[in-house]
Amino acid sequence: MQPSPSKTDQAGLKNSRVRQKNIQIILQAAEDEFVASGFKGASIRDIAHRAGLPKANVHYYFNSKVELYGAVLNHIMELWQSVFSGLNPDDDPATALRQFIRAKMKYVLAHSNASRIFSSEILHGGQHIKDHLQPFNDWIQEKSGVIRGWIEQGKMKPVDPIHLLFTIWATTQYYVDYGPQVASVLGKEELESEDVEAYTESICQMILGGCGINS
Amino acid sequence: MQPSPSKTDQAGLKNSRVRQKNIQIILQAAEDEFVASGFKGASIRDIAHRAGLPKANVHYYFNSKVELYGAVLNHIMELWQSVFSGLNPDDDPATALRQFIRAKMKYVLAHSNASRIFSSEILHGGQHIKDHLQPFNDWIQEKSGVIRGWIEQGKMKPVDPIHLLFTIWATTQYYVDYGPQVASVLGKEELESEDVEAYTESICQMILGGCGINS
DNA sequence: GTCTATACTTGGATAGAC
DNA sequence: GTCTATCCAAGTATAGAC
Repeated sequence: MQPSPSKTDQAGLKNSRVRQKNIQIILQAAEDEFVASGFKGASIRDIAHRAGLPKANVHYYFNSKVELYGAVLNHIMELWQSVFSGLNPDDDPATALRQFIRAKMKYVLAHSNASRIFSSEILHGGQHIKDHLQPFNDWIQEKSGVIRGWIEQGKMKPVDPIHLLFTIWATTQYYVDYGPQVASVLGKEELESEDVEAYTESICQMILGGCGINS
Repeated sequence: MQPSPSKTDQAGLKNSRVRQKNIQIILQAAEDEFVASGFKGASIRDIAHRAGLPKANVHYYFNSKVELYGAVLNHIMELWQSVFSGLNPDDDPATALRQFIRAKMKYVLAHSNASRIFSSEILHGGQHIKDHLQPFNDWIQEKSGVIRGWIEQGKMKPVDPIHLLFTIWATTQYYVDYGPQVASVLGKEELESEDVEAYTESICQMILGGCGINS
């Protein structure tokens, strides 16, 4: 239920701007809180605190915790969809896969909170996201077809296309989701851009090697 | 703080048996609850309900939620440590890596709850587990040395050993943690043993291929 | 050792003043 | 559109009867 527009155009515009700004602040705060505590563990109180707003203000923009979580997940799913257009039939497999791995890696690093919330949601049963997963499944089916085509044309070794996509997804996701552990193993406080570069290159080497298309 | 033993040997033994049994039941219920809701989202009330015990009974055995969670994490870490003795200097890399991937896969499937709680804990910052990660880091360092040795002996292509171990860890973990999504993509309700076998074989093929030691 | 009753805190959500 | 005050449910933890 949205609040009714203000009475004057001027006020309407101003309120609209305030509204957009507040919604963005709340969504950002909610992301941080959901990352830290998971859906059930997150509290509106802490989200409001992170946003620097009173609790009731959060409820004013989002009627319930589920609705707010849904908005965060929606935002995340939109981000995913906007990213992956790579892997097309006429591409060279080695180039296309390498570019795709780099794009996915760049994406999860740029949106690490989104990436973690997505993982957490799936990990805890995916009840709030299962209705949004269809575009994903469609995307995987489509790209599997492309990879299958490459294999039939003898451009790469026969590898199960879906498992290949899972492997790329898993290895890139892992770097962000398990970031603290990875850093701990490398003996660092935080991961740096050289680490990212080295890891990305290793993944490319292994996956392309596994497909028999190592440059 | 443990309750004092009972006054008689007979009662002591009986209570001890009851005690062990109840602790096991509670730990099992706690695992299920932590998987479903994460640490902060889990409630003692629901854990007690899953265990078929009154709330206060859980508090009798575990003074606080943090202590109970710690016990669950301890149990999980002990399980990890007991598993991975593979990857030794004199092994054939292809055989050893293949066996290791299979062992890890078998392990996460047999202990999927443990696997998910571990992932969830790392994902949400790892505050409760960071003191337990040292044996892990040591293990990775040790096995990295073994892999480095294989590379120096020309037994496999030069691949960053730590990244190789991460890749194996990530791909096997993924299959369990993202189980529902994987199943959804494959158009199934639940994953079956053939799916596991096929996925494991694909991972082996890709990773061994990436190391230039495909059989 | 077990469990009911309860103290105290936090969380989600709303009413209503401004 | 904003925010204080408040309701009520759920949460952790404990006291104390049995």
